[in-house]
Amino acid sequence: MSEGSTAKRVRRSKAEQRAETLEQILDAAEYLFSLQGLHGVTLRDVAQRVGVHTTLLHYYFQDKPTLFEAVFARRASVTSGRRMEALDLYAAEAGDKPTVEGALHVFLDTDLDLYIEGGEPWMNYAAFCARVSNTPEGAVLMDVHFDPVVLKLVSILKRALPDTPEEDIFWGYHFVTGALMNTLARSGRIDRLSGGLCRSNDFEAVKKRIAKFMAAGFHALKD
Amino acid sequence: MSEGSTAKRVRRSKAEQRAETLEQILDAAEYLFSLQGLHGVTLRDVAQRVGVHTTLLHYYFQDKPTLFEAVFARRASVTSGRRMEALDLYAAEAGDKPTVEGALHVFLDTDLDLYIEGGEPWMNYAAFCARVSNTPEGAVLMDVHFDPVVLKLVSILKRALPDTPEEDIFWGYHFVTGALMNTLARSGRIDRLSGGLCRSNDFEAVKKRIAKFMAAGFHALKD
DNA sequence: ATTATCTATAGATCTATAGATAATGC
DNA sequence: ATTATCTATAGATCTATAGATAATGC
Repeated sequence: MSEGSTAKRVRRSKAEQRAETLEQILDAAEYLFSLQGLHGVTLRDVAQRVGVHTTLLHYYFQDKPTLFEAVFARRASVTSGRRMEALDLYAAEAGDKPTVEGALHVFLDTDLDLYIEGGEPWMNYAAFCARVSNTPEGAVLMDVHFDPVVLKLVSILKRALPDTPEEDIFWGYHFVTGALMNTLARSGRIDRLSGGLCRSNDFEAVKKRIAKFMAAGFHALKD
Repeated sequence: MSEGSTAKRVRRSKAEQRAETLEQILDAAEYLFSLQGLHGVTLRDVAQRVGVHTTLLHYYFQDKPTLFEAVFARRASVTSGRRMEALDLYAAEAGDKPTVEGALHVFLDTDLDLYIEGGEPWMNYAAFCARVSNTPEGAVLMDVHFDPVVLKLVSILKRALPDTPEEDIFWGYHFVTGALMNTLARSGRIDRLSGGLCRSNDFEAVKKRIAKFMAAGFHALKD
């Protein structure tokens, strides 16, 4: 016996096994939390989806909130890191002539590309994040993981809009992130509202429009 | 005994008593649901906040989801109706020359004014709605209660932007509602991000900027 | 008489812990 | 020997129903 034909009991090292199980748990939790939120999902739901016993979740995670935060943190560092790099690169390239649209393209497209290219797990994470962002406790998680990138974006926007009051720039960002989160949520509402003309999961369509749309908004605030 | 001095046991008719208790239950549920969502709130939490026994909630409402929908519906008709009227009036006044900014001002300001003038209960409802809008099941409630107003707005925007593809107008609305919902959510994030420069509950500040900002966005989509 | 409110309780979960078992690791 | 996984279970809730009590209504 051992590996091969049955394809079921491939012998894995403990480290591998641990890593695989952890990822499966996080994927399942991510999916379920994205639909029902922290309180709408039981550890049993998650365990069943993975096909393990509930108590195993306690072996890997202290409790439910800890699991929730782990789901948030896993991909937050990826998107935050990528966007930070991309913004740094853009700031260097643009020198003292950055544009609002340029900065927004980098900030938004880099994020949207992750979901577009990342398949189902990343799409689940998108909805998970949107849900988190909308609540008082969730917003604190956003602070912890995303403040640096957002403040980086804001600093570039300030240079692109030297005559715009700082307050306006923050409100502009508030609008941008609202539009982005509404996209990530994929509630299905725009599909039905538009009679099928637009689709919630068509992030390409959003990517094509959002930076230009929002950049014009920032410029309009000056007037 | 009876009315007066103690101010506690004012004699009320059954109809009054029913109406008062119902409103108290809805207010308490609205507040709690706005913070924790359907699954994060127990009927006991609601009952305790009202100061009645849990089972009384079952006397007035069939079950928890029914209570949740009642909370949603109570004020939805108010804001939907008001905005519908205001949009009809605007459409009549503007004749065949409506503007994007004009229509958005009516649609958004009429809503924001309700929260600004309605005090705490309306502010709780705002957060409640934002939370609902962000989820697949919640979005269906939005459809039921808000499709008519939104489609009215869209029809005016179409006349204001005859050369813009319908698809773009729907995506534009998607961005607008995202920004609005992010406002209604009052997550506190913009407060901390801006170092106190902006405040989540400053709906006046949003009202001052959002229509102009979004109108410019719509116009930019044509280019 | 009717309706608002409370008492008592069944039945179902849910979280989290203690301790057993079955794998992998040297 | 160590670590991954499961069994058994305590203790706490939570929803929802049945039936009692205390008000208001004529």
